[in-house]
Amino acid sequence: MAYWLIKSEPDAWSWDQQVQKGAAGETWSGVRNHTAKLNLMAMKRGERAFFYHSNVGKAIVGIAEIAREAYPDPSARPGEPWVAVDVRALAPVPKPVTLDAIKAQARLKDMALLRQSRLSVQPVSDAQWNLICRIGGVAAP
DNA sequence: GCCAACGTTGGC
DNA sequence: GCCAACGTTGGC
Repeated sequence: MAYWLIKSEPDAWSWDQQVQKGAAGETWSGVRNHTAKLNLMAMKRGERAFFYHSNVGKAIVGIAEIAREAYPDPSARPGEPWVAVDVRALAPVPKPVTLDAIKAQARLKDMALLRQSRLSVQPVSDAQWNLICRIGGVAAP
């Protein structure tokens, strides 16, 4: 089981809005970067992703689940290669893990969030996932 | 194929 | 609002 991190500017699409969508989930579309696209394509149904608020808040605020694997992005123009997945909110992170808190952890210094700050869909290792869950007060599954 | 110009993302 | 990182575009 792989873990992921997906970014959204809360002004555009927030965790609260995601929660409103409930179990039905919502299309995660609009990704226009090839590295991010490859990550979307590697996602499997049932895998988990941190929901990160970029720009405003700058924190991991929730845990989402991949509800549907990659399919052609409905917001792409015909012939473009972009893909979307469906994502649904699973649980909030009781104590949101801020970017500062992540930077403060030596064990998290290799996270893509820090190394490739512009990548909007990125993998998270098991160790990184577990540590962030612990910092965020997420109960063990 | 190289590289300068430009646009976008996202932290500060 | 600025700027660094980085991807894309277009002239050559």
